[in-house]
Amino acid sequence: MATKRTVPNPLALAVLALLYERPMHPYEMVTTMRERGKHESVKLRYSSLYSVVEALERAGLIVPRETERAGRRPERTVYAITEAGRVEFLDWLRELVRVPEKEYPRFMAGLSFLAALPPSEALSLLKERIQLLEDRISRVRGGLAQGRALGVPRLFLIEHEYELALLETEVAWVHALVKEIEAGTIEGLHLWELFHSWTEPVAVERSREGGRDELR
Amino acid sequence: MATKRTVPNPLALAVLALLYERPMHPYEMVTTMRERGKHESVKLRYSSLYSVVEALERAGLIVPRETERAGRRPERTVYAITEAGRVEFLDWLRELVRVPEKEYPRFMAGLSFLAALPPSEALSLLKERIQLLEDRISRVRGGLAQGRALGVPRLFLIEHEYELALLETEVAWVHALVKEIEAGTIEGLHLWELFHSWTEPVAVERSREGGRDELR
DNA sequence: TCTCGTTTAGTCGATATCGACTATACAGTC
DNA sequence: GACTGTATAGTCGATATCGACTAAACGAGA
Repeated sequence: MATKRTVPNPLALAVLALLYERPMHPYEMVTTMRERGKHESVKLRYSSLYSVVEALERAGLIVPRETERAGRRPERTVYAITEAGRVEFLDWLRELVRVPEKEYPRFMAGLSFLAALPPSEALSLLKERIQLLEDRISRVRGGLAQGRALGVPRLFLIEHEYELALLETEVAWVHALVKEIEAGTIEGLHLWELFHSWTEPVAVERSREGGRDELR
Repeated sequence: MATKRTVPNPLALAVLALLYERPMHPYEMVTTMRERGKHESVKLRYSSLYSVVEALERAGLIVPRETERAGRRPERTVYAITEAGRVEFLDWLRELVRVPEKEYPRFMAGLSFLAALPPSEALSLLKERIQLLEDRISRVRGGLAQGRALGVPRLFLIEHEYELALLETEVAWVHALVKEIEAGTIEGLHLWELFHSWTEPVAVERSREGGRDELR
């Protein structure tokens, strides 16, 4: 099981990583993450960033260094990592690399209830998904190519290669599923069709009355 | 982009799915989900369930039907889905099946900062991950086999096949990464080693003093 | 020099989430 | 017939999260 982190949001890991390099103010963290494409691997919201930074400070993992003022811009607090912060960063990172965490992808939730859709509809939705997945794949590929063109070593783009591998697996898997549904080789298909051939119209009828009844 | 759902927790989808079949009280939803293995695809916490059920009721997607009392047990509220609930369920489900959502797997976050660990350590952590992934794979396989043995049609276990495909891709990908690091064919490796060969001992030294300084 | 869009830099409040805690009933067993 | 563990059925408070909103500074063009 994953250790409970003092600041659980993975954005905190990114903040620690950035401050490991050098002190920074929050806004600079955002721009740096964007420049390096790290906002693709760690969810970055402004509001979360500021609360994460506050929490890290409370926990003594980072400390405010100075408050600068560039021109007549509002002042910015520059933060630095502490020794405790370095320890937490490395410990967390090791765990993330070593231990596969149980996750709940949205598509898995969708698949869980796939049988609630009539087979023909499921089929066309899955086909549309393939198209959308391919679009995403080419965008990730594009990002990788651009990074390489800029001379970024592969080591620093490795997470996008991982993402690509997952997306490619998904597209192939969905493709295979589509083929199986079309070929009728998926076990339970007959029941699935039969079920929807009755309940579809009936359910719609009943649900209208039912809806009324239930809402009063 | 994903539509904002009135009750965003995917557990709400599961609740709607269950009530689509028949009215139930919350505790029964938990046991039913467990029996069917749906707690592997949708994160199920007691406390979340109750707040989700409340929110669904406020939104008019479900309604309390009756409060039963089995024996002298505390009373339980049985809920039923409304027409609005059926609409929301199907709409949400269609979207989940059709549109790939951007997600942030923990491992991707870890990989983003892999270079912060010395290569030799990264290597051994990745090797441990392979082992742990294989353990998880055999557990998922076991679950699938058990489901089939109980006569559950594949259609209702499809999400586990998806999970398996992702896990297998990950294990293969990590394996390939390990090989590349070992072979030294990963671009940036030389710099990576060089960097850690200085900064490792220095960083530890400096960070001790540094930590003091920063903490006062 | 006016103004308008963009970049810089955040704040705030409403919700969502989750772990820890509570409490009764029943089944088995000594 | 007392005792204990497990299944049943939740509650509550502390945090976390996120979208919507704010607001100054600056550059470019009219």
